[in-house]
Amino acid sequence: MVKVRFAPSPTGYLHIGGARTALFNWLYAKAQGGIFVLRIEDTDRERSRDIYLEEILQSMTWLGLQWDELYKQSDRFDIYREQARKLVQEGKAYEEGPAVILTMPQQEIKLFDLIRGEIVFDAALMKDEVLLKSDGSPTYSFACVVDDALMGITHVIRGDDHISNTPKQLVMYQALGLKPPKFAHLPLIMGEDGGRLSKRTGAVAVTDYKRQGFLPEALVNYLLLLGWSPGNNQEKIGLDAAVKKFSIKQVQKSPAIFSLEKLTWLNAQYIKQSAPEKITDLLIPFLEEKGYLGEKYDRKKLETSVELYQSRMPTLCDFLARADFLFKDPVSFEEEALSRLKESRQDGNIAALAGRLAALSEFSVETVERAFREVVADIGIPASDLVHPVRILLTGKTVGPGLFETMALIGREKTVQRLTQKVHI
RNA sequence: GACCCCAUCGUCUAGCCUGGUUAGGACACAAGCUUUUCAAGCUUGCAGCGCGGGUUCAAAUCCCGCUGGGGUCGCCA
Repeated sequence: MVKVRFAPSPTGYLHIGGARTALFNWLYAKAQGGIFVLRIEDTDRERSRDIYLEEILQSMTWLGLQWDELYKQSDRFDIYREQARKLVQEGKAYEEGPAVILTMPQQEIKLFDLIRGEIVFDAALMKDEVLLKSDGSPTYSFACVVDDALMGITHVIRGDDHISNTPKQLVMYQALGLKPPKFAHLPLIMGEDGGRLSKRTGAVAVTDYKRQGFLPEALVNYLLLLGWSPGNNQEKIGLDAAVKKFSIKQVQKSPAIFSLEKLTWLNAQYIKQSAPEKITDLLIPFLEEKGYLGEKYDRKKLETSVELYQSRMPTLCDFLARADFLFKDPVSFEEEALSRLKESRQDGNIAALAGRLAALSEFSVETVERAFREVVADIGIPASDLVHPVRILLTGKTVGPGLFETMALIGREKTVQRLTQKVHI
């Protein structure tokens, strides 16, 4: 039975690289019908924080990566000490004060990596490895090996940056007389500048992407595309479909640069192709935080608004800025909109339109459009001459969805009110 | 610096294992169509096998070297 683990340390938020490692582990487990272990590596008691632990669990859940088993290394210190003591007794490690240090053998270490093939190291070049620190806590490497072995981990899938750790850990398995798991080292994700992914090059925490209005499906899909391809020129793929196609051997060997642009495009695809009800649900917390939703609001109307903007909101947050006029009164005008309005000189015609709209017995997309067309026909000007200034008056913007849909959404009262408002240019 | 990994359009990638493709797709960019604007959508275009040697009738694909990029070198994880 395949058993894999994702082993974050709660010394910071779950970041994008960690999320991808978790994702590939999860995928492999699901694809093989195995078990996905989440192991919290909190041996550094100084830097570990409960809030980070909570945040990591939340991010994993948000991404849809449910774990089957959960462990904390801080609960297992006795086990590491026991194993270290055994190695000292057998003469494979030595004590230096309270610390325990493993003797490196003079030999060649061969690692067979599932992604890269055989890699050979010379243990003679490696320094003796600390197993237990002076304070009695285990080092990362040692705790990791003991846990992987004792928990029955069959495959260690982790970042490339651990490749040089592997020979030392292989020596530990050898010393402990335990069978090492199979290893697969994933290429790292790089920032847009080609260097290490860092806060400077953009958001790194999964939570940041959530806050910025990305859908978990889009983020997971994008992460999947970094280093793996479903084939058949397919790009949009859900977790379930990916499980069916996933193979660790197909994973790319070279590092990939994280592209916010492509992630945003994928996010737009997911938003556009989702049901309006779903996007509305996701939007509600954002709208509430912004104070855009009152005590009671018209859910149906909100869904209609969302539907109108689904192809116009690459991220959920874009809705907040682009459709703010639906929630704010009076509207706030963009600078560009104001100067265009000034140039249009349609005040008289707009007043005529307002009067016409006010007299409408029914205020719907159809009746509004008919009235509007009649007004411009009477005056004898092209529709667009009036469309643009009207949109600006109603929304404060030069761009937006179809004008008649927008008017119907705003409603008769506010539409007329905004058309007759005094705008100081 | 030592050790290790990697190398297809600007970016993500298919193709590489099992040599023979007009080197395919996507993002971005450009143009056009559509249109009341902006998006979306559709069409088209631009753009790539890092370099040098081999092996072979034939190399993106196999081998070697170089160059370039990345990673590791903590009683951090």
